[in-house]
Amino acid sequence: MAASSGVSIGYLADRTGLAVSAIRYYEAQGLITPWRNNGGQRRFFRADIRRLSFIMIAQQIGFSLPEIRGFLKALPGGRTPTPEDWAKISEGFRDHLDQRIETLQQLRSNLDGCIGCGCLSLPKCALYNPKDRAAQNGQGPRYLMGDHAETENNP
Amino acid sequence: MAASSGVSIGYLADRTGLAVSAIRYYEAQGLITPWRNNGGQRRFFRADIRRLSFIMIAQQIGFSLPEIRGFLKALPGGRTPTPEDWAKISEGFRDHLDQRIETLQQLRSNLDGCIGCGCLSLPKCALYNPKDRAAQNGQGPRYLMGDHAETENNP
DNA sequence: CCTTGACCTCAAGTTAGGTTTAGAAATTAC
DNA sequence: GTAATTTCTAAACCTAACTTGAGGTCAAGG
Repeated sequence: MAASSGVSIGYLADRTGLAVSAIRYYEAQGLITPWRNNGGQRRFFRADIRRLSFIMIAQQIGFSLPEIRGFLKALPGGRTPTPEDWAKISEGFRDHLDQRIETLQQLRSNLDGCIGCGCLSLPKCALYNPKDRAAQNGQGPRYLMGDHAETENNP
Repeated sequence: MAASSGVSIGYLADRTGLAVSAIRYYEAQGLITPWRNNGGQRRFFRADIRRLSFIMIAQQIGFSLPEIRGFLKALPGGRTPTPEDWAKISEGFRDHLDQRIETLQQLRSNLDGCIGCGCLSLPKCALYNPKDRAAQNGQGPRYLMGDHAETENNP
């Protein structure tokens, strides 16, 4: 093999645990941009392991691929990202993470007020006005509404 | 309207913010079981607003509909759930929530170790062995692997 | 009675995030 | 040099969680 000519998609798949097909899909979504060797095969930077790991972590936390693409825009295009580059993008990332944790903590602290008391009257509830769009998967519910029914008698 | 004969699907939709079609879908998935009036239209308990709100909250946190169906099994079938009923099911729910918060907090505290340092070597990372299956949407990534490449020179 | 809006069923379409398949070309291993 | 892997593309398929549409019914007001 030619020295330092990049790594194959299979190598990245082995190192990250991702399926080869998933990595190709991420390329199609603009999350990673390999070049091609003479034979037309994809070649990646070895450092793209980090990039893929970042994608996997962000997904676990609940971010969509377009959102993650946004995070990764902050990385330099032409060269291997440095520790400083990663530190920079992890900052904005951390803010989102903080928000997400706070939302869940509020929900937990209000759990009795929301659910345990049986009223589920959600103006009290942390999720009444969910700001945390990262938590939404797909075409999920739009918003939550309270239950302050007029008479509230059993049917 | 006949007194105390239940509420319509449209009423529930208005009160919860869910689409009518979503409520019908939840019925198909066994999350809610209305009865029918003489004309064949669905009738719900007024208290089903709570049930639907619970579904929406649990979804926000990341539970799938089958999982939520499991939570709701703990509710009584024949009568309107009491505050105590809700308190009971919110307990198991809270455990899941606690776990989820802890996972995210560990990730945050390790964020510099995982991402900020640029090594992304995930044995240190809270998400290296993700136990939090509720966080996984769809056929997501299977596991995370570190980046301790042999030579680690730029390509 | 008539109209209007809410409701019904059932099938098909949608989006996200991928996987699978098929047939061909490139690379690696012996 | 040949065989065994990998990789390539493109299109089809998959699941979850819904939405949309067609064609028809029910209920309330005037």
